[in-house]
Amino acid sequence: MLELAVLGLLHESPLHGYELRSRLKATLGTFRAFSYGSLYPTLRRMRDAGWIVEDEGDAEVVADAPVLTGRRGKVVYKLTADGKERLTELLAEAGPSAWEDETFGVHFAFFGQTDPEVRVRILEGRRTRLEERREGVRSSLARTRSRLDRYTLQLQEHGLESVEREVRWLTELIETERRSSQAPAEELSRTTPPTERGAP
Amino acid sequence: MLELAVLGLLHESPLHGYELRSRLKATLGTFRAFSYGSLYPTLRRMRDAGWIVEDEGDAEVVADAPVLTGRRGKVVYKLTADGKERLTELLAEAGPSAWEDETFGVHFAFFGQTDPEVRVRILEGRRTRLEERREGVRSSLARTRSRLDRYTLQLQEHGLESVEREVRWLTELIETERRSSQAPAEELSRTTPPTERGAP
DNA sequence: GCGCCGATGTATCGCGGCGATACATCGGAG
DNA sequence: CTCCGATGTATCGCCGCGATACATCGGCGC
Repeated sequence: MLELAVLGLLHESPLHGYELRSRLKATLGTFRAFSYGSLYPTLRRMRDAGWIVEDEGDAEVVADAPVLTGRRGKVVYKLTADGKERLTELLAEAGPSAWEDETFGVHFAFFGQTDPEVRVRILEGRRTRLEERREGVRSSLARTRSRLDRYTLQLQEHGLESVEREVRWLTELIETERRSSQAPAEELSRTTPPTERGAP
Repeated sequence: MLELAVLGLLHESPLHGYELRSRLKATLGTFRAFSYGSLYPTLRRMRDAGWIVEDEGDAEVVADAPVLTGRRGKVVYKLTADGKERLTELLAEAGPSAWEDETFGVHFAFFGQTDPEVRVRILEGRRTRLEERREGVRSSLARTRSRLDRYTLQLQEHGLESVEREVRWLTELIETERRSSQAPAEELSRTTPPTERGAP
């Protein structure tokens, strides 16, 4: 989980803990935090496993984009060859471990480094997962609606709508992926393709 | 957290572990699971604290609504006087502990047993919390949008929309609460038919 | 010239919760 | 008559969170 996130980020550039954490927040956004309380232990585990190495001393070229501190980093983490391999391995996974609640967001965040076919399979797996949940909630709601307290009902319905929204989102993403893989790499990198929804 | 949920459920009627878990799922819906791995330890803690007692043997009158097994429950948990007090205490809390991510859903689920004023304060606190987060995401997005990978961006925007949706939902709820507290207890309980408990 | 503050930076601890797992019993379908 | 899925109780290891503790640096006001 965090492991994948760290590998993915370090693959872009070496970072030290603090920046790693900032990137985590910026990348995963609303979806997950990842406090130091899990970051540092994970880093240690990964170091022991040999996926990353700690580089002390100069961190002169740490940051590329904004002003940022730049110099004076203490411990800079970077990927090893084994780490890259491990990352590839994790990014290739297209099973439940990639589309469960906690994991999906992280996998999605690194779709840019993921094989297109795997992307689609993960998106579909996720959607199926959510459709199952949706049906569960729906039938539970149908069975118990009358017995439910006003607020409980409200909560249920809000949850149901959230899931429905998520499913719609995924469907759109899947369609986009499909279109991209059909068309050769032309106008793909547009953030939102202006192309019409396509005649069915 | 789980503690509040358990107290809230047991306040309605005594239950055993398995049913407690089902209700938890039905009540909290999509929002949270609460596996046995946390339920049983919590029950033990609560028993040790004196909020609940274990009742073994007959569970004849456990369930009221559906057919259900009814008889043969093994360990039935019920609230003590202290437990009721503790519940009241928890339901009266209107601070951050009531509107953070993990807690809000549970508090909301038991709004039916919560003081109207507290309800509004929690809803507002929650909304403020989410508005802060929304602004955070927005500015982060504004700063980094151009540098962001296609998928990361997608994730950010989806997250942002989720938060916005949540805020809208809360605003609606708050308005409803306000209207209800102005009007005397007349047509408040639209969702649940007024006092139909025994006349089908 | 100095002190304070917020951002940067590294790190640990306790604990709440999850998923997996292990059993055991019961009613009903085949 | 047997097997299966629902009911039922319970534990274990791991993950991640929030709080907390420090330490340094640059810039701000005074």
